[in-house]
Amino acid sequence: MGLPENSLVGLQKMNVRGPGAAQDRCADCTIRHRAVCSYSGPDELAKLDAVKFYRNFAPGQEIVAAGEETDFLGSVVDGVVALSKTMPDGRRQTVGLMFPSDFVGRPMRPIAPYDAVAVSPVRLCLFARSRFERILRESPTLEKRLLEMTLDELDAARDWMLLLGRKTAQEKIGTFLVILARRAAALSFQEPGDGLVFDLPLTREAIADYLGLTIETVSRQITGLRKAGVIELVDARRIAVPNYLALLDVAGEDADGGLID
Amino acid sequence: MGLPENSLVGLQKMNVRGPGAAQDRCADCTIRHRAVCSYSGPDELAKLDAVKFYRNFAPGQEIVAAGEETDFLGSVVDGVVALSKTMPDGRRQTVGLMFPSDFVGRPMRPIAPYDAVAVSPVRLCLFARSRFERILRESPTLEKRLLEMTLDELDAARDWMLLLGRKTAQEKIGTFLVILARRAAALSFQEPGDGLVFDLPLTREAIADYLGLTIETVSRQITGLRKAGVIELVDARRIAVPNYLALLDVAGEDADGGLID
DNA sequence: TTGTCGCATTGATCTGGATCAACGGAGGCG
DNA sequence: CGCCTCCGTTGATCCAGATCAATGCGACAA
Repeated sequence: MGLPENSLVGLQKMNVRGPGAAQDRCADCTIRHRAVCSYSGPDELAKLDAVKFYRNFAPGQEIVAAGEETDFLGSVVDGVVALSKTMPDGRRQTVGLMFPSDFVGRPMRPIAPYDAVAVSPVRLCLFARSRFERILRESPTLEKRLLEMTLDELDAARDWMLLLGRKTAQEKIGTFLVILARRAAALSFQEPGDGLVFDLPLTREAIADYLGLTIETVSRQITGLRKAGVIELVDARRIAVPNYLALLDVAGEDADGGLID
Repeated sequence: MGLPENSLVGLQKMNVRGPGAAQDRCADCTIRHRAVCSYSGPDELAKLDAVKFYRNFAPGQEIVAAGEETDFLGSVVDGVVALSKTMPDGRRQTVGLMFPSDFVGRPMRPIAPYDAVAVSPVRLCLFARSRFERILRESPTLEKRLLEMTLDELDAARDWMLLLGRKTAQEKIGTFLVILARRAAALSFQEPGDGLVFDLPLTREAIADYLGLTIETVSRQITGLRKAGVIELVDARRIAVPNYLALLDVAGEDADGGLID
């Protein structure tokens, strides 16, 4: 089975390019210093470079389905991937959002435990499972980095458990926006603060699935924060933060946790 | 700081024994084949054996507090440890239950991200952080096993996110009981089925914290399942399962996820 | 232009689980 | 013994967020 080569969901435009597109050399890679390969020296990187390949996915496109055997794993280079679990009656919970440099796929277990869906145009840097696992077996550096990333993911998942189990709808939205604000600030090498503007890479439905809410509640809470002056809506998918401290306050917690860092 | 030697919580009786008690040799250890050391050969095991030590905790006793620096990490030998996060206003979410053979403590990060509390009499097999991390650096087998265990924990955490975000109170209780039933069955080397009896190692409050509910709701739902004939209460802390399929059904999902395996 | 489709907002109503409150039983201890 | 404390159960009420329903609003195709 592996990755669906042409299983487009809905009617989205195809933007899948074959391997051999743009930045093909690991040395030039935008996620080189944060991805699973970030500890790898020249030799190991050469090995990875030789067997890696890229694949692109359109928004809404399924990358893998839960229960399916996956022959590939690798890093998010661009875009956002949502990992979700679905119950037989259709209730869905997103259990992780994967951003550039995050690792997608479960080493040592070929059956995917959850769906992976591109929520924005996504580019993945992939390895055949068997090859990756062989390199992993021989490479302590790669394994060390993977362990580190997995531990960080576990911490993030547990932070999210607190959010899902105990936070109010308003706190959920607040926490989510703080995480996006931090990420946006980090990408432009600054501290998060007033005046920050960032994109909402998800639909209201995807946000609801991530926060354990309904679309209506998401919409109402965002409107509520706007009316309270905590955020401004440039448009439905773009948020400005005139008062970052107020937003932090809405998120609850003091230090506050959230995606890796 | 490290582990609190004598910070008893409440008025529980002390049952802490010093190092050097009962089964001290790794070769005789009850969790030898499932713990973090299960892949270790004789040499490595000897190294671990030389530096390990045991510590016991009474029910309710705090093992580490969130935000505290921990100088020790290791395996649960006996009993159950709850990992929890608490918000400033007191809302609490348990993010993991650690059973015998589970690994407690975060390698490569000395500050504990959550509280660890003994919920039943607990015995830990511990290593000084610095020593453990040095052995880890030199030992691919140990690291490999730790990666495997961490990936399993991550899967379990994500299953729990679905429970917290989307399941009803009844489904939450059902899922929790199924997990305990499976664990009890596995310990007696049989398939879970009708007639199974097992202990509830947690108070109603600890269950509520784990499931994202209140004590009252936990109590009502358990009563509900009893009245529906799905379970029987031998006493408040002991459950019999006359109809395992009905219990599975209450848990929702088909395959159903739950603690490691 | 008009129709349609997907996404988002807003309103009205309902309800599962929280909250507030009382009570019962099992130890432990003076 | 009687008292107290911890734990669990049960009842009455409340409310945050789900559900049901309608409307708005681009983007895109015919």
